[in-house]
Amino acid sequence: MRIAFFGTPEFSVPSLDVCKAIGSIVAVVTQPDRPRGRGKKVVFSAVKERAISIGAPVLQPQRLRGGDFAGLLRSYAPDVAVVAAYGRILPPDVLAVPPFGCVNVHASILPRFRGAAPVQRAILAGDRTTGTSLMVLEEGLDTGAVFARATLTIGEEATGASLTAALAEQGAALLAEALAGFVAGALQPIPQSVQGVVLAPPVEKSEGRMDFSEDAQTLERKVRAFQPWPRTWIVTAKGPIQIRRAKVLGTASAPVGAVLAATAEGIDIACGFGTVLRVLEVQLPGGRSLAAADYLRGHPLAIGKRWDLPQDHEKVQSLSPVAREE
RNA sequence: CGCGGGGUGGAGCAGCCAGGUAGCUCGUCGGGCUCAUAACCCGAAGGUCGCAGGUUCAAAUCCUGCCCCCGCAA
Repeated sequence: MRIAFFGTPEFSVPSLDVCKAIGSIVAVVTQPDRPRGRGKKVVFSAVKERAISIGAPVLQPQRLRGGDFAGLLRSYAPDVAVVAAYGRILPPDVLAVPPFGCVNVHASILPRFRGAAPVQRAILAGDRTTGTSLMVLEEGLDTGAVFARATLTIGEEATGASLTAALAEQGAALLAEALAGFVAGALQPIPQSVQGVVLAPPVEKSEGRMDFSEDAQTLERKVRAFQPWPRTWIVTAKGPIQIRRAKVLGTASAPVGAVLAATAEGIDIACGFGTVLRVLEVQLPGGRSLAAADYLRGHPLAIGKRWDLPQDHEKVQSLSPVAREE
């Protein structure tokens, strides 16, 4: 089986490995090298790194439309394409190249959470389970027929990072057991249900700004879902503070944002609807992550007072951690 | 050469801009008070101020180079 692989980040790598194991990789398509990270150095994508180490040809088209990428891909004569978090929508002429079609590894149980951020959206929604779906790509956004799926329990402590990693492994395992069957025609793709369709739009940075008027449970989910990006933070009079870990506590009646207690156990904050959030770990600009107890030593908090600044839409909304001057 | 923050006893911070005895909160150890305590009082130990040079009578502080950590941005 001649496989063309499309993928870019860490999530894609396990699937690439499986493709390598069960077939012959004729080409690996990944996003172009771009300056990234501190110092703005050009860094290869995780998939490119792995492709090089396994000796697979790497293609990094600037764009799939307009030029003749489909023609280039055809010259590699793939039987099937496997797409896992490539980062771009494949145009029809590219989808048409592999005789057996393009298979997508998607990190949710479709049709729930179609789109770019299925993992984060699943955590935010408070779902107890999620999973992986293998589907046949078509023009619509994650609308293709599904021929294999597996479910995964979302643990209480699951973060965007940990769940993404787990689903990457699961997706790869699913490929290992189902790809050959699909190509052989033994696994018939089943159209997605028209009910239960939920979209998972990309996460926006602004979603990470915490608003204590929301209920504690919603906030706690955000803290987990938005690791490692865009993270969750509040803005205080002294600057932004990232909230790295928190848990839902009982209830209390106090003004939103008020500090109810600040002990070695954590910092308890009154949230919306009478809920209480206990902040366990924070991170200051320039610093590493600190347990609440450590943070409090150098930054005493006044009990009863509001911790964060009231939301000031114009200015504060766009404020990111650290980007503050004053 | 993308932008910026940070590295000070075990922990978190202040001191640096306007060089001149190492500060604060907590922890640790000893003692005291108390029915008792994470409370309170008294005392003590513990620091090459990231590393290496330079300027100076004198450097945590000014200058140069390097190492490490962090956020933004992409």
